[in-house]
Amino acid sequence: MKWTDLDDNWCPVARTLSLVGDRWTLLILRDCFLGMSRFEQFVSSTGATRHLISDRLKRLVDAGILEKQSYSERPKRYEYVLTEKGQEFAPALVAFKDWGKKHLPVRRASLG
Amino acid sequence: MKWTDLDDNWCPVARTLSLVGDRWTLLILRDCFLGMSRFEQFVSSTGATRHLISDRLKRLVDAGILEKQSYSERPKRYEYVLTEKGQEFAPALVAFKDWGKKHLPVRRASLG
DNA sequence: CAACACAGTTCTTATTTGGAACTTAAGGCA
DNA sequence: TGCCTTAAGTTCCAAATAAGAACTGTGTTG
Repeated sequence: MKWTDLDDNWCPVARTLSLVGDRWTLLILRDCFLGMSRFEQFVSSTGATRHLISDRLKRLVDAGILEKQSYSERPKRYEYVLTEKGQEFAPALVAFKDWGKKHLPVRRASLG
Repeated sequence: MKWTDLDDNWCPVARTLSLVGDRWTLLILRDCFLGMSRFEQFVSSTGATRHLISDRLKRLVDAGILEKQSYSERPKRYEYVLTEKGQEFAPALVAFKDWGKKHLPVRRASLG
């Protein structure tokens, strides 16, 4: 079974996962909440490939979670901003943040 | 970059995602919160392949989110139950559920 | 004109996943 | 005894997805 097949699952958690249930998508959303909005920012912040970022941004725009807004006419450039639907995803990321802070402390071995 | 490389990221959201940031892992956790605990249950409930379930359960046990408990000696059989660390993941799933309920209503076209 | 920035796209290779079949270890029963 | 069933995995190959690097288009800067 493919994960996109979950989009009409009876369970709202499954439906949500069919949309954002992948590492990079959620990382992009985190970046949006941190105030980022541009392609290059997502690339360097997440460490995902440009290909992936491109694909995930499209998905998020299609889903109405992000909105593509023009911020320059020449050359044509766009940025991605959270819609209200996207804003309302905040509690999930906060839950992830809290859980991570509590249960996955950073190993500082390499920071000497 | 591989997603498991996120495990020592500065961001707690990223660290959390390196562990559970994938569709099937979160679906398994949902099932655990719904009271499921056995391999075959996860297989039929999520629709993921046995291979995937096997892999994800191992990860979750390694991470201390699930605990493998013997429920039969002959034949040897195990079930997977949430640890306290796992229990504390509930708010994240609740956030997913709430968001899904509000923003991704089921299309009932096929239920007529 | 050459170099740079941004936002992608394209290409090839590597990794992950899907799907089905197989394994191991009993238990039921005819 | 032999055959079917259940449970929990493992193994195999083909298909899908991702990684990494290079390339494209469009315009600005020196």
